[in-house]
Amino acid sequence: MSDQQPTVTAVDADGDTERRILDAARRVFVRRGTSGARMQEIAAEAGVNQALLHYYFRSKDRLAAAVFREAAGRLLPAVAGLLGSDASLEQKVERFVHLYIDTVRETPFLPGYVLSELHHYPERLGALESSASAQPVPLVGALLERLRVQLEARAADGTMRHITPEQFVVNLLALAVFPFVARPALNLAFGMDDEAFGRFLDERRAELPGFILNALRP
Amino acid sequence: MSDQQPTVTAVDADGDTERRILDAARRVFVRRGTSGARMQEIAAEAGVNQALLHYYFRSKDRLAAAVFREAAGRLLPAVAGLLGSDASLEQKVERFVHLYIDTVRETPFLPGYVLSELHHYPERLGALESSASAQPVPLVGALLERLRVQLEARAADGTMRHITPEQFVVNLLALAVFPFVARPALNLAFGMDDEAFGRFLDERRAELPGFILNALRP
DNA sequence: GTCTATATTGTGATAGAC
DNA sequence: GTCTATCACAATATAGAC
Repeated sequence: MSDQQPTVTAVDADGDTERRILDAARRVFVRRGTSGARMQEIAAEAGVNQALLHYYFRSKDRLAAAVFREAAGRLLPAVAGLLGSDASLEQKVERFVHLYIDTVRETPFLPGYVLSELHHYPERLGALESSASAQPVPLVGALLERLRVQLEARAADGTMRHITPEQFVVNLLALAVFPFVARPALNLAFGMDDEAFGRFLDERRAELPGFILNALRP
Repeated sequence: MSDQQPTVTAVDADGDTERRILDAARRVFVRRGTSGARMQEIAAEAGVNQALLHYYFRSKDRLAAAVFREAAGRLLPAVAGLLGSDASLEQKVERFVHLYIDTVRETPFLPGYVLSELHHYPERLGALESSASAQPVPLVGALLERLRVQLEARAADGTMRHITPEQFVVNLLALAVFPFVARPALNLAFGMDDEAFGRFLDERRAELPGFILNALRP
């Protein structure tokens, strides 16, 4: 709720204190988890004091909601737009993998944060419906129907194995998202440092579309 | 650290207060996240008072470590044992999918908890090495080598497309685990209630092995 | 808008009786 | 082993000066 839009009256060091707080909050929430995050740490990371956080966002919970809204808004609309487009399934698969890996690479822990947040505070999803950038929930129904038509046409003419749009979407998301969500576990289990993980992602970006399309062959 | 093994001196209502505390703690930690969990809520859920939690586990952090050790110990060894066996790749894929979905179904939020915990407290992974049930980390190297041999043989004789064991394992895990990790998001996005999610899993259990093996065809 | 106190509650942990 | 009572401090939130 940016019903808190502060009326400018005085300084505001570089003109966007609110932005700096939001960015700092996102980093801290992602690092510590929402309930593990401390207002003091966020304030320090934003270079301001704790009182200012309340001035702009009223409470920790509202700050968390604002951060979540922005983070989810970064991830979901692009994906929904792509899958709902009228590109061919082959194009969708390849573009999806590339878009997702390229986007998330810059903020690797965002998907884990969003999923974790949805687990612990599912009511936050409500905030997304009124988001300006996109209305994921209402759109999902239409998206699935478009995909269903595409998938069934390809199953009917024998050029693809039958699969429901729900399973298709989950497979796509799973293969693209999971490495990021499980990154700490993979780093440790496979003994990868950050550079090795980067190479792993390069390889994955190149191989995954072929893997998925191969899986869909009849 | 069960160096706290209490010497029996008095009651212990039904002989396993420690067990009840651990179970309650797991439920609460999974529900609220580790730092969101409150000792008071765990005590109430275990039907004891807060002081007893400290009597058995000394501190919240040690309790959290104990819960994590047990939870991770439930998930990892079975998987590692299966993938490291000398079954054929076809058998591994099918058994893995069935084992994983059947096991996790009973405690659907455990994987998300374990992954989240590894993200926020990666040092906890150290606790697993000394676990009696299995030594996942040291074993992973050997496991990957066995898989590599199998996969390369199948690539060499042209019966499977080439893939590294790391990508193979991540694909398997991703497709099996992700629906559970993302369950709240999927429930909301797809408008599924618990029953619909159950049917989704049934379908997935049946279709996924074929999907994966198809993807591996040359 | 931004700061320095400070109020107020929450929360992990301990003391000590039984 | 289990409880009640309480300590000590951490953490969110507010008041009020500038």
